[in-house]
Formats: sequence, structure tokens, C-alpha cells
Amino acid sequence: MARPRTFDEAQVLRAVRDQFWNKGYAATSMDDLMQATGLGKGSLYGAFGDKHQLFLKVFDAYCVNSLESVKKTLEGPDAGALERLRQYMLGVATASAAPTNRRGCLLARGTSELAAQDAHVADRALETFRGLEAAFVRCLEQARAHGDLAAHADPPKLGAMLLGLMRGLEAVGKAGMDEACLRGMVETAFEHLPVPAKRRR
Amino acid sequence: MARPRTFDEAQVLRAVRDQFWNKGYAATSMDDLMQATGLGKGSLYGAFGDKHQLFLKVFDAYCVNSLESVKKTLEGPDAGALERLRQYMLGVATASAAPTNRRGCLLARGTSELAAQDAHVADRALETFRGLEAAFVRCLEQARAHGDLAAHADPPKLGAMLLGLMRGLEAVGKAGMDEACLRGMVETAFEHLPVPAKRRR
DNA sequence: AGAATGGTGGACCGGGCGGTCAATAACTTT
DNA sequence: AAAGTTATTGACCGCCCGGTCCACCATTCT
Repeated sequence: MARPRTFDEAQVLRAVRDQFWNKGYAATSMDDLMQATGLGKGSLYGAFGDKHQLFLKVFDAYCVNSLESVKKTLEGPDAGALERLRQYMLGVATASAAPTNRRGCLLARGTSELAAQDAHVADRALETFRGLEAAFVRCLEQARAHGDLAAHADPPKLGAMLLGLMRGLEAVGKAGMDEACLRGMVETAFEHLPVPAKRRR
Repeated sequence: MARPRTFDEAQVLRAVRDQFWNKGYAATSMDDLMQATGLGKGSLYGAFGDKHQLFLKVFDAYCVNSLESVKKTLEGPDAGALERLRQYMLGVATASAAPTNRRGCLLARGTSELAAQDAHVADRALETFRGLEAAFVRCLEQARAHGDLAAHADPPKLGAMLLGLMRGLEAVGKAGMDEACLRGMVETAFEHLPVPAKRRR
């Protein structure tokens, strides 16, 4: 009954996301977005609304995808739970330090730039952090059940602490701190987790 | 031999800093800075150069002041070193969560927004992080010497880890996470520091 | 007093900003 | 094939951006 769209919405949103990711919100112009997507201004406005709505859309999607991906990564049997979590965080350390990945994390960048002024961004970010925390806690509970963590360990507290550390990796990584340091932080944190009494060295 | 300046340079730089601090670099216009400082454009350009130089100036000053202030806070006898560090980090947690302090930390904001494109910002940020880390390590060494930390504890590693956590506090605080959570992260980290054998419970 | 020096304020500039709109194209329905 | 509907394009809008420039002013030196 009408002319169909000639672009792939998901693909366009990916291009928009990358643009915001690379340059930040305020520093990205609509012309940048036009060039990145190959679409005219009218199409962008018609399909997604203004710049701010466009940002919210890709920001939300980024948060949902990140969280889902982490959940999937950490999913698995009790046996390897602690090691999965450790490997995941080491991966974050490496990614945060990689000079190729200098853009950092869109969640961090968007929160830093907009959360103070935009409640939607703050809410979504907090929700995502809570989700990550919950995934960490689940992993730690599995680890405790399997005996990789002391019975007296407190997964909720440890999970929150590891979440804090993880966001810190991202922050110091953006300043250019080297990979060895970032991975060292993770390893130090894990070395100090409470070990079951039987295995205490 | 010429007309003297009618403004206090330090005061002007403070106003400029607050503006960048509140709105971010890209979102702050020269008009904002004129209004914040009360100076005309000519004076600003004549005294400090363009917007970017102005930012670098206040960013550098912020880094130097922050670092110095932390060093002074953590300074003291071996006896209370660990507690001083703990209290300092709890203070960061509280400050990061305070809704009044929604602007966060200029070092974090500036790094997040500009470090990827501006080597000067990245360098200065990294230098500051290293300085903070060193101050933490010094505190931990004092604590170990005094017997508040196990002899086998590794201050450099622990200091790096605590730095990571501290930057994470700032990051999750900006999303609006509550004070109790942030303080809990710090307390959890400190509860898991290696305690001297004599005092192990 | 007058010249020299440098600070001050604001008019001014070209360009890029976010956003609108009307003409046109591509499709479905009747 | 005609009518109806929506996507697309890019010209266009007013505004504000960062930055320049210059007329004017306050001070000091001679």
C-alpha cells in the first residue's frame, strides 16, 4: 500500500551506533550520521525521529545486547563457573587496553556524557549494571555451590565489588593503561576471593 | 607599561573548569564560557588561546590538584594507613553516589570524551592514575609494615586493584547507583585484603 | 602631557548545526 | 490504469558555533 523502505533498519542503527560510539553524542552531527548510514536527512528523521531519540534507540539496544551477551558467556555448569567469570573479566581487561578498541564501551561513554542530564540514559545504564551484577552473583553462587568458593563467601557483595572493578577497567583502559596492568587487577581480585577451607593453602 | 588585567586568572579558570565539568567539552560553547567567566571573547582568547587549549589548561590543573589532595589525605603515620585508605575510598563512594555531585569527576568525564582523540588528555589522565596508584601502594606498604596487612601481601598489585575499583565507583555512581552499594563494594574489597597470620580469624 | 603598550568588549564572519518541507519516486490496492 | 500511501532526496531555514578583528580604554614610561 506504500513504498517500502530501501534500507535495512538494523544495519542503519549499527552504523549510527558506531558513529556515536566513536565520536560521542555531542560531537556527532547529523551530517556524520547521514554519511555513516548513506541515508538522507529526511529518511533518518522520518524513520527514527531526532538525534536524541536516535541515540536513545541505539543506546538501549547496545545495553540489551551487551547484557545478553554477558549472560550467555557466563552461562554454564557449576563446575567452571568461577573460571568463566575470571576469563570473562580478563577478556574485559584485554579489550579495554587494546589500542584498536580505543573507543571503549558505549555504555560507559554514553553514561559519562549524558546520564547527569538524561534520566532515560541513567535508568537504562543502572538497569544494565544491575543486570551484570546479577549475572556475576549467579556465577559466584554456582562457584560456591561447587566448592570453588568458601562457604562463608558472600556472592552478592563479591559480585557488586567485581562489577565496580570491571567498570574501572574500562575507565583506566581509556587512558591508555597497559594490558598487563589491567589483567593484573583482575587476577589480584580473584586471588583474594575466599577459598574453601579444605583447599586453603 | 600597559593596562593590567582586571580579572583573577585562577577564578576565571575555576569558572571555566566548572562549565566543562557540568556540560562536558563538546557541549560547552564559547558563549557558555563567556557567561560563566563574565569575560569578553577577546579576553579569553587573548589570555588562554582557543577552546581546546583552555580545556587542557583546566584539565591539567584539575589532575594536579586532585592528585595532590589525595596524597595529602593519605599522608600520615604507618599506624592508621590502612584505615586512611579505607576511609578515603569510602569517601569516594559516597561522593560518587551523591545526587548533588551528579557531575561526577572531571578527570573521568574528560578522559571518556577526549582521550581517544587527544593524546595530551590521555597522557595526563594516565599520569594521574599512576600517581593515585602510587599513593595507594605507599599506604598499603605502610599498612604492611605496621602489621595491618599480611607480610605476604603485594602492595603494588593490591594498589592497582583498588585503583581500578575506585574508578569503577565513579562510573557506576554516575548511573545513579545508591550510596550503600558503592560503599559496600569498598568494604567488600577491604574485607578481603590479606590479614596478618597472627590476627587471622 | 603625550606616546606606547597591552587588556577589553563586542560586532562581525563564514560555516556548520539540528531540523523542516515539498517535490518526487516506488509500491499496493482497487 | 488510476488512486492512495509512504519513503526518499536534498534544498532550505534560522540559528548558533568557534574564531577574528578592531575601536576603545587603562595604565606606565618618557
